Amino acid sequence: MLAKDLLRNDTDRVRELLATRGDDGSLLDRWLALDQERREILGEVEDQKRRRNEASKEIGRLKREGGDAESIMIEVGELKKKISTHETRLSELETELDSATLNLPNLPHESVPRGADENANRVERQVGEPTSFDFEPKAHWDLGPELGILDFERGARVAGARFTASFGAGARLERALISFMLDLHTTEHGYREVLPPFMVNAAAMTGTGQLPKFEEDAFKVSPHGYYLIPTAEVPVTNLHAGEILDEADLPIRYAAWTPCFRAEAGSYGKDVRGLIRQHQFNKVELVHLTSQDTSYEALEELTGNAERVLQVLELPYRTVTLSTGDMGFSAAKTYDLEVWLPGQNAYREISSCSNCEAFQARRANLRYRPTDGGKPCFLHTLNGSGLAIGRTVVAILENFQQADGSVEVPEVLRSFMGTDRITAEN
RNA sequence: GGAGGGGUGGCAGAGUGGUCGAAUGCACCGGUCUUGAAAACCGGCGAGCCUUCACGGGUUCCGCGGGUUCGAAUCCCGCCCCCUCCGCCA
Repeated sequence: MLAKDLLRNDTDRVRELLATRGDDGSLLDRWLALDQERREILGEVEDQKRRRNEASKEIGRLKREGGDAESIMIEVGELKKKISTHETRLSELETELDSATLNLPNLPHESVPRGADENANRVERQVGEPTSFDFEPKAHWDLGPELGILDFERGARVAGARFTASFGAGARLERALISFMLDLHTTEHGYREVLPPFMVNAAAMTGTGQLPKFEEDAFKVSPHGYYLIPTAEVPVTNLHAGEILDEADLPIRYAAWTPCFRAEAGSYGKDVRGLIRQHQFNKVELVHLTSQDTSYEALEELTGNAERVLQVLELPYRTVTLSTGDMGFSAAKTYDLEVWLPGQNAYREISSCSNCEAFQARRANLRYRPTDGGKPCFLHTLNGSGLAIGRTVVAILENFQQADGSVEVPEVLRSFMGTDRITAEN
C-alpha cells in the first residue's frame, strides 16, 4: 500500500514509476477520483455530526432541567437522515478506495534498473565458476531417481503433479539443509529462530500483499478460510501486525523454516520436470523489521547472509538486481541469487531478497515509535530466502555429482548427514 | 464440538444510557528538590481520518460488524479471539 500523501501530492512521479512496472495508470486515476469524492462527503458528514452531537448535549441539558426538547429532537431527526445517506455513500467509496489501494503495486527504488522483464536485470557479481566435469553431468531428475532418493511418480500418486516424495539420504538431505541453514543464521548472523503457523488468515495474506490480487496463486483451505502459506514471509512479517514497537528494539531479525505451498497458477508447462517448481517445498526464510532509514543497509546484510549459505556450501552463483518489470508486487528492490545448475547449464533462482520499505507495514499496520518520542511511523520490512531448500538439493545433486553416479556431500553438511557420499545404497 | 467466564489506553484495572477518549496505579517524558541517584512533589503522556502555512478545529475508535436511542464503553443481535471445565485427539 502506497502512502495517500504521495498519491495525492506527487501524482506525476507515482504515475511515471508505476509505468516502469508496466502499470497503465488507470487504477491511479480511479483512486484519485474516489479520494476526491470521499473527502468532499466526509467534510459534509462530519459537519452534520458535529451539529448532531451539540444538539444531543442540548437535549440532555434541557431534559435535566425539565425544559422542552421537542423542536431540537425534530432537527436531529432530519440530520440523522442526511447523515445516514452520506454514510452509505462513504462506505461504498471506502470499499472501492480500499480495493484500488490494495491493488496498486509498490514503487521501485531509484537504484533499480528500468526495464520490462528479466532481460533488464543487472548482474551485480558472480561468485565461483560454473562447475566443470570430465563427464557429461546429469540433471537431478535423472540422478535423484537413479539414487533412489527422489520419487516423482510416488509423489504424484499420493497427491498429484508437482509433488515429490524424498527417501533415505534425499529426505535426510532436506532435513540436514534445514538444520544447517537455521544454525548458520541463528549462531553466526544473529537471527532469532521462529516456527510460525503454516496456515494463515486472509488478513495476514493481505498484509504482505498476496491478497487480494493473487488469490489464485494460493491454496485455500475450505471451508475454514485459511490459506496454506506460500512463504514464511507471510506469517513472520505479520507477527507484529497492529503493534507499535520501540525503535530501540529494532531491527528485529527472524529466521524461519517452513514448508511453502504454491498453486503455481499460470505456470503450466514451465519447469515440469524435477524439483524446480513444486506445489510444496521447504524454505528457510529471513525477515527483517527495521526503521525507515536503515532498510537499505539491511537489504545488503540480508542478501549477504543468504549468499553466505551458498558460499559455505561451495555452490557457484551470481547476484542479480531485478528490473522494475521483473520485481514482485510488494518489493521496492529485489536481489535474486541464482545458483549454477550443471544439469540445465544455466543459473537458476534459489533466493529472492527484497526490501518492501513501508508497503507491507502500511497494510499490516506495523509501526514503531521513534526514540526521539515522535509519532509512530511505519516499519520497513524485508524478506529473503536463506535458502529455498528444494532448489538447494537440486544444486547439490547436480554440482557435486561424480562420474559413478554418486554425489559427494558438501563438507559442512557431513556432520548433519552422517556420511560424506550419497550412493544408491543409502 | 458442548458449558461457563472474559476482551477497555504501553501494562494493570475502574466504569452498566448523557457531564466518558474514559478514574486510579504502574511505565514513560519534562520540571522542582538533591553533590548525584532514589524518594517525594508538580506537569505532561493513545491512535486513525478530515481540515489548517501554522496555532488549532472537527470527526471516529473501549475485540469486529450490525441494531435500538435525541444520545451507547454501557442495552440488543451476529461474528472473532482468549481463559476454565467437559468431549475428541497427535
